[in-house]
Amino acid sequence: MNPKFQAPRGTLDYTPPGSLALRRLQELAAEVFSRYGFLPLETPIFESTDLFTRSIGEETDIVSKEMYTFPDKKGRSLTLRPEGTASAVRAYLERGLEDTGFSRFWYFGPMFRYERPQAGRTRQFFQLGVEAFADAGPASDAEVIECFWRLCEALGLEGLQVKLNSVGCAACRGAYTAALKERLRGREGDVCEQCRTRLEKNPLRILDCKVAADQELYRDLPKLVDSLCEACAAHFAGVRGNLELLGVAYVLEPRLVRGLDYYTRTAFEITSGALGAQDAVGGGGRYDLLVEQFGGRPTPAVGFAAGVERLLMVAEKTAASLPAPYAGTAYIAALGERVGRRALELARDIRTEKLSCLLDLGPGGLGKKLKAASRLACGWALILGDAELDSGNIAVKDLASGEQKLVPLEGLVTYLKERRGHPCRTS
RNA sequence: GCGGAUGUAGCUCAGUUGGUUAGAGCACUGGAUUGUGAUUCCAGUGGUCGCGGGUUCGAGUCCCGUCAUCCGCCCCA
Repeated sequence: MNPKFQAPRGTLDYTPPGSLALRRLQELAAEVFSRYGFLPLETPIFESTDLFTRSIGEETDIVSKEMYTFPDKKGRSLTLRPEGTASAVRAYLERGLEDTGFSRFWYFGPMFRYERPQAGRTRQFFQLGVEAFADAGPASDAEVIECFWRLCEALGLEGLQVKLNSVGCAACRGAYTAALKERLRGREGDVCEQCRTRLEKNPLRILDCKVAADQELYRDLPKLVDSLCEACAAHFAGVRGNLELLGVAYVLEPRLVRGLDYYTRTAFEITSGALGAQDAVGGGGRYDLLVEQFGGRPTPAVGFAAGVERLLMVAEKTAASLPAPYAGTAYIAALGERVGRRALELARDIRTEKLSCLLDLGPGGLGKKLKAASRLACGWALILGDAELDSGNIAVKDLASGEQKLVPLEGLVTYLKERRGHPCRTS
């Protein structure tokens, strides 16, 4: 088959059973997030281009080369969102959430970055994340990291690592970058081309340069965490103590900087060895200046974002498989014309009791219908033919075990309800 | 934006130095078994060989272009 259309480069279709895994992940995330008081927040998928350029930073890769930017019919420059935090801050201010007492939010939705696709990277991808506003204390940093960690645990993921660092505040970071420049004065010719521009525009980023020669040169530079001002050092110590209290293991990663400009103090990532070159499952940090920068009153904030595709990739490799899509579903095999009306009623009654069923009124014999039910890995087959109808019964077959018994039509729904969650084979 | 690999049936893949009518397994449809599936046996459906151009008597095979996928670099989720 040679389809006339194909999906745009770097996009995915979620088809069963992957589509089901995506939804289940969303439900699980919503459940975990609600334990921490995070409430759902939905923002547009496109925003004014300025919103991103001014928060993420003009010099970042995202803004300088990865955004889907287009003019609308009135010539306004819009951009498909490359991440979620900027929109959350914008909505927080624009809708007056500051004054409502609601300060904790979660989101789950598509993001867009124009990049070369590879393992764990597509142009449209889903992110889920949380943002916690108006709490400057180190407990909220720890709660956010813990929340991310618990979500991974709930997914059954293994082999993950929490990496932690502090990038300080405007004051100590300024002092540190000045010291960096001082130390590297005269050595500009020895570093890679990219680091030369970094030294000019965003000196912190030289720290996570991957060029071996550069790393050698940077090895005895002072660590950012050792240069924090008193307040930032105290905050960082607080975050670490709280993580230990909560039982979330982490490793210090002095070179962890992260690619967005708005981070202050805490920066963290969760990585997995089960992924390819793109090993970050997600990351985040504190952004105490962003709300004020957007015109709000000074409001500290901390959050994280995780890549849904990457969570699912790790889940596929390390977690137990999900139940088959139709594991709890009954397959009604209706045989012959006469039973059609009764079978339709039965389907209605099953669904009224919040159970699932598929109704097969089509032609074909029992063998064919059982085969269909079996192929979809349904939990039960409900066999209704003339004999059953005349005797007021229906044959209920457990497709996993092969056991079959006659159940009175009136008692069918109760019978199924009692066996809801009956273990069925998985895909 | 840069580098490498790959596109043949719904899926996973064979296909010789270019040679006549392109194959297998799985899946699907039908039958053995008019009402008992996930195991067997038999038969069948399914392909403009990613797309476009070129070389040639002849192209799935060689050349050019293009689209897409995978892997890596950069960077990130």
